[in-house]
Amino acid sequence: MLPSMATQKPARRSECPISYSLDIFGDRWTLLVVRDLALAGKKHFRDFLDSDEGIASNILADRLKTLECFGIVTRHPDPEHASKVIYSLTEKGMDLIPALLELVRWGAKYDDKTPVPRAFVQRIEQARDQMVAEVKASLRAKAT
Amino acid sequence: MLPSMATQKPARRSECPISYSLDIFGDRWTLLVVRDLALAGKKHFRDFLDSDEGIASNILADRLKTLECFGIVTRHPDPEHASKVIYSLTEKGMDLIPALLELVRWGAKYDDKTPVPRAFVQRIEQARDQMVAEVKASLRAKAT
DNA sequence: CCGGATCCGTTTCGATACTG
DNA sequence: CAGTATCGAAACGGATCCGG
Repeated sequence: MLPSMATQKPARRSECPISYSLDIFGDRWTLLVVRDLALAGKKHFRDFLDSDEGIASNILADRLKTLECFGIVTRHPDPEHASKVIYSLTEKGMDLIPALLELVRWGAKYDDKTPVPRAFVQRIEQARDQMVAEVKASLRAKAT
Repeated sequence: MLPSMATQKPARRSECPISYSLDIFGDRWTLLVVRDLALAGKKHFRDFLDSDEGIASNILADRLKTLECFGIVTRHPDPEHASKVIYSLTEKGMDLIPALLELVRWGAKYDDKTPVPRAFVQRIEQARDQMVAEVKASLRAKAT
């Protein structure tokens, strides 16, 4: 019996090579994880577990793995806490920020259950490019 | 036996009132349907069935129903073909166009399997607001 | 404690066949 | 042509356990 891939746990939807770019976000959690990574300052496994909408740990681990596999997220050991891991967005991941902001804006406009500060929405509408740059800059600053 | 809700077919994820706005797009197809409605000129049930990535008819029916339920899509009989139905975006649906364009741009940048004309991407980057207005206008023109 | 894997019942998906 | 019925397959997700 070949030792090759027999025991590997298939990541999700038959490994990384998904053809369609929007397919990556074709599930309930992936987009939320990216959003919280980009806009909510979350970086530890536990951050996502605790809040969000109550994602299960196995699902979270799977999504993070998939995102890493696609080059949207990177994993690093936390230099301050030996047993922690820091998740952060790659450049590819940060390039999703414009789309995320537009979705947040849309959600804030039509979904009253999503509490988004009015000032935040106004900035998206009036100075989006600048805002994108700022969010990116702050993410990069944190990364170093 | 109470005739109340015993025989009702639950639409999807326990009826319309989904709390989280991004939840609506938390599946493989919804976002693609909206995209094709907005940018690919599709309007008949068959249009989505035929191309796209091969969505099953029951899934398509379900997603369209959900989108209608959320006020993103409307259904109208086709005045020219008695047995056809025209699906179109509401204002709420059209308000997703900025987000869609950003996602398309992202996909075009990082996913070489999604063939998007370079000129299209450049317009998104250089004249996005104007482009949004044009797409909306053309959708409204078709609707009347 | 922390990230994450395993188990396993439940829900949802989706290919096919079918109906008005 | 728009949509539904069926039913096996896949994904989800809660509880629990594990190595560091």
